[in-house]
Amino acid sequence: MTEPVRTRFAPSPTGDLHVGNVRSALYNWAYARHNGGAFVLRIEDTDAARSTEESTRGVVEQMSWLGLDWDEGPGIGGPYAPYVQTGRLELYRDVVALLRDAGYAYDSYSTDDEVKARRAVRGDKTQGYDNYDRELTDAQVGAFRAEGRTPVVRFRMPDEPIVFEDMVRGEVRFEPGNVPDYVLARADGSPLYPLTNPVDDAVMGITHVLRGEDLLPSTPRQIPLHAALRSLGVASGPMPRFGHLPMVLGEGRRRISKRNTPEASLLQVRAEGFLAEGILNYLALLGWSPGGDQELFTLDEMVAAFRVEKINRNPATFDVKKLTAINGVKIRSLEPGEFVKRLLPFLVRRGLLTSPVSDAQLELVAAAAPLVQERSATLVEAADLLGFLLVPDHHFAIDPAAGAKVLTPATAPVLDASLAVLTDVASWTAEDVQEVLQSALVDGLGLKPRVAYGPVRVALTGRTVSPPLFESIELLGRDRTLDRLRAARAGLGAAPGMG
RNA sequence: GGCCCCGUCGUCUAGAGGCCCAGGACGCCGCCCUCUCAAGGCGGUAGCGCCGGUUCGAAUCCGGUCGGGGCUACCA
Repeated sequence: MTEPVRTRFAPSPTGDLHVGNVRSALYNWAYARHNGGAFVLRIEDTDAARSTEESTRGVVEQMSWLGLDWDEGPGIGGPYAPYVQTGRLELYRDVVALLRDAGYAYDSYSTDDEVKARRAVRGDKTQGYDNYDRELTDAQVGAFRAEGRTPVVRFRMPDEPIVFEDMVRGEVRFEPGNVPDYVLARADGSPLYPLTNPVDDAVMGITHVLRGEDLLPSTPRQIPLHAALRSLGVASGPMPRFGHLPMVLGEGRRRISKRNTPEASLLQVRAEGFLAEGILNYLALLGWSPGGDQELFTLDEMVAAFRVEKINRNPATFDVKKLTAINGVKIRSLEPGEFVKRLLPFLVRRGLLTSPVSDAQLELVAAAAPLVQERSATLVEAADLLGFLLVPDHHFAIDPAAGAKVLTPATAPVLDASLAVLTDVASWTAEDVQEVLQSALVDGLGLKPRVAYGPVRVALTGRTVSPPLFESIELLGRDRTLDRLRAARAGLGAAPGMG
């Protein structure tokens, strides 16, 4: 009962992680942390065709970025190293030999077509392997070999029901005959997932496995395999407990794909400026809840509250809108300095800052950051809002739609009046700027505030939406402010765009 | 087709027989605040798939039905 908990996240390094993977990682990580256990990261790269060393590094990088730290695995090693399956090939080969010698597994020569043909003859519509090669005679084997066939190795499924207590679903039962003998190793001897995954779980002493529901049907294959491994002395610990997480669905309740749910890619949401805190908090909610009405929490709070019994059984749809809302909360709760730190790469990426950021630039960003932090749901949004302030002057341009809508010839008096008072304003502070503009435009010209400030905003920021105007003017500085007002004034009547 | 899983607002969920003619959040719609946009405040919209049964009483238990999803590879 008090065995130390050991969980793992075992992705295959194909492409990048998607939200379903990340949630599995998060739950396993949280379960281990909640119980003071160990979290293992293992790379399942036995499919050489789809795995690259680069994507393995990618998995490691993304896990680090998320802040889901592992106690054993790539980069830090551990008592069961290596934690990359291509480094464990001899183990799998030995295990296959052991299984075969003990009669738990056997050579199988049937081709797909032969299986289908047999089923057709029987009028059997069932799909999948038919266990034909279980009791081949020496003569048959000899004949196959004479043909040059090389066999795959299949596990012999026991002839009894397989029943297990799923941590999230309760008792799940598979009757004998519904799970065909499956392939452990290819004809060329290379091991397959149905072998490597349970073997490593057994050898590494994994106690709890939380994984997607898509793997539920593979569980009845793992259980007898684990028992066989134990009888052979390969595994010593108890059978892992399994918990199958509800699927994470994409747009329209369909399986997630790059096409229907591009935001399901971790790389993608990162590029869009979502924070690890936001992604993790949102994903935690997809299939789990602490109970009650709480939805926002830190990682530590989640760990403290995480209990498997609270995991849901029904599939969940990934919703970017809610992710965005939660991310906004996380952005606002960042320390100002931290916010700037996370924002910087996004500003550099869009050419608003030069790569080694100068002190002056840093100071400007730091001064402007609070203005955008409270009105951005993503870092990309924040970077957008800061564009007018950081863009090199010769690249500043007014959005054509905004110009056409707001900078009409009728607004010439507004720009003229603004130029006049801003040229003379004594101290260049948001307060004084507001005071002179208000008296000139609102009091002087008798305009409603929104009508008065609209043209000024577009002239200075190029857009109808911007950080607060007076603070923006202060940060822009007198010279740039006056230049942009003059340019906008000069452009009235003609095409409003510039340089 | 076979096997397995699932079914509360559009979405994520709370709910473990009376506290629920169902609560929260996101979204959406109004209003307030307001130099734009956000944030914030207030209000609104919308749901227990269906049919039986058990029970004094069911979103909660049972059966069926319909619907959705997963697996059915010498991928993982």
